[in-house]
Amino acid sequence: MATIRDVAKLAGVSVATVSRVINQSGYVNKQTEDKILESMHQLQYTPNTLARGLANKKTDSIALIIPNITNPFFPELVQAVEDAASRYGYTLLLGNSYNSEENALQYVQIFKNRFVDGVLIFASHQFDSKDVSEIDKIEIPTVVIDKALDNNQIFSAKNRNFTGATMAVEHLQSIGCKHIAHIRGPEKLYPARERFRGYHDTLQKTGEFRSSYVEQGDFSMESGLAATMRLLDKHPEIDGIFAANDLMAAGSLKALQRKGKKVPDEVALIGYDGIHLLEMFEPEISTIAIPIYDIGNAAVSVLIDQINGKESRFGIHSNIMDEFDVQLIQRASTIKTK
Amino acid sequence: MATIRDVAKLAGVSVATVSRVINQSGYVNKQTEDKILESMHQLQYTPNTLARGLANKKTDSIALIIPNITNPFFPELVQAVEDAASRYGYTLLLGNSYNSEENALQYVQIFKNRFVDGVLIFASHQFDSKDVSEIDKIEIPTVVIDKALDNNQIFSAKNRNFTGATMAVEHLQSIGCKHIAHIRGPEKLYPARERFRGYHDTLQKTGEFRSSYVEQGDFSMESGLAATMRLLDKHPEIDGIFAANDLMAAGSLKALQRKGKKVPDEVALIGYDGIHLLEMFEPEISTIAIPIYDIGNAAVSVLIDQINGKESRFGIHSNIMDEFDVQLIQRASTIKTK
DNA sequence: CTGAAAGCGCTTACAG
DNA sequence: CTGAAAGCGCTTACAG
Repeated sequence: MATIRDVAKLAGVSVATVSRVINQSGYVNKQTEDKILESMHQLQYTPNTLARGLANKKTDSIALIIPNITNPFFPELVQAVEDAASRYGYTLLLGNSYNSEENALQYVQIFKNRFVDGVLIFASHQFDSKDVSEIDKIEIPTVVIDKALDNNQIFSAKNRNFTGATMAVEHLQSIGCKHIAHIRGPEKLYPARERFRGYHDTLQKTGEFRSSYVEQGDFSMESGLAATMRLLDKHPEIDGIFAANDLMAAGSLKALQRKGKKVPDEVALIGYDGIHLLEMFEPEISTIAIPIYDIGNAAVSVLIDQINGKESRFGIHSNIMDEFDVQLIQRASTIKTK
Repeated sequence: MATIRDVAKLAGVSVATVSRVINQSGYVNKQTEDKILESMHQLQYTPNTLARGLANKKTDSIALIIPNITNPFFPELVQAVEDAASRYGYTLLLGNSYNSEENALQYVQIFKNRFVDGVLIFASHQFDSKDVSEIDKIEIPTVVIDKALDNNQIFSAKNRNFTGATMAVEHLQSIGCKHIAHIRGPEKLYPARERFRGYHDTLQKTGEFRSSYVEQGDFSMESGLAATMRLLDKHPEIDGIFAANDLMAAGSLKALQRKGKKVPDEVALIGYDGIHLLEMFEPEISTIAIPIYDIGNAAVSVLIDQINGKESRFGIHSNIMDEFDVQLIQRASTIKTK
């Protein structure tokens, strides 16, 4: 592997000059530059980013820590973040925390220690303000994309949970559903609470809210299936289900089909998140789509501002991100055929 | 951020000694060690891996390059590789090549240049021997996990495609299917060819092979759906479908349901790969499971041997990996109810 | 058992 | 416009 010294020797200049052409910094004679470029090419030289990082304190790489790569939401987020990062000239490194805040914190340390200029964390449930201060201590530019916590201190992808839930319920009403059930997420999660509130308030207005139409899930497919089974047993009259996320909606569909309910004519179904998975089913399932792409992009952009010192150098950026509209995506599961 | 120098000063020793306790190398007096440990703790010192890598030429990290994070097969592979890597004390970094061999090669270069000790590449379709020699030139320990290419030079996860396909067809026969169709993958892909061959040879034996029972797909869900539509139009008598991968099986189920075919009683269905996605459907879809976990583990272990110089220092390890048995996973899509 | 010193491959004031 | 030299934070022979 050729080093900057080899290039300098071949070109008959000093390493400083070579460094200048690599970084396009300072002045360098055109002929000298050509000679250096030629030598670099000849030696197939590529700078060692490790050494560069040491000298520079900068590696042009950022890390994204996700809670669970096998949850289909995250690959889609990864894609968005990766696109944005590469547009800014950053390489994206990934870490998978398996839903453990301890692992996530460890990854922040690892990445910080190793090479990255900043880190993006998608908060898993357990993130709380203690963790936030832990991260603060690590002193690396960090942006937490947060679905899980109601904390204004954090750059928060609130994605208008309340509004979206309202849209979902009103959509079910608009296609004629009279008995709308809800499979909610865990009490401790902010989006779950907000989505429930959207459901509750909308039905309350018309006096149709019934607490036994609400079943508890944990955002997993299995819980959506089980919740739907319970709902159907208790309330065979149910003709619409709003699941608080897409994975539970998938489970719900499975339960409905297993029970022989026709979707959407007997029971209409809608999820929340907008992952592509829902297009795989027959019928395809409607959803309230979070603008994952925009969120990923905004998170990267905020992080990079922080890295470049446009914001406080270290710690967690505190910016509310409630600016992205969710969108109703109507598919066959809410298009009545009769 | 504290450096080794700060620790040395606080403990009243030289940096060399501190380095020794960090690396547990050479002898150091117990008292001295305690004093140093104490100082490290007090300063919250963690070694800078960048500097360490520079001095060491080693960072205890490896990279995995996957073709497409949004294909559910890969998150499962990532999980397996990550587990194995962490068991060996390595951190895993991920890169996503979007099915482009150019991107993959670039990632190898980036990772090499930046920090990793070795790289694992899951070959996307386009990998050929030219790419292999490109990688060879980069001179970094590399293991290619290869589904796509019939090349003995490469550590190849052949996963017994032929055997698995035979198992799938025989399974369909054993539950009474008489008209078994196949949705095959692209001609240029080795596993697609092998799976087709397994299908072909098995039916040929009993004289049941009919070429019009074979439809072409490209391993995507959409293609599985379209292929099934064509099959059903041409041959309403079909009562069993073997899809060459799970994604196409998912698409096939969607088509069958759309056409009102009862699965499995009218048409039984089986996929190939063993990703968890297939459990989400109603009915759950049977499959031939590749031992993703074992493959990930073996790939990591081979790579680490290579890093440690137990194998040729650089380039691509040439080891055939055809040692892992595939496994039939029978689910509702092949359990006749009457 | 411990320290001084060179070196890993780069960058960046500072002189010239 | 260019080079010598110090420095980034570590490791590792080499002496002692």
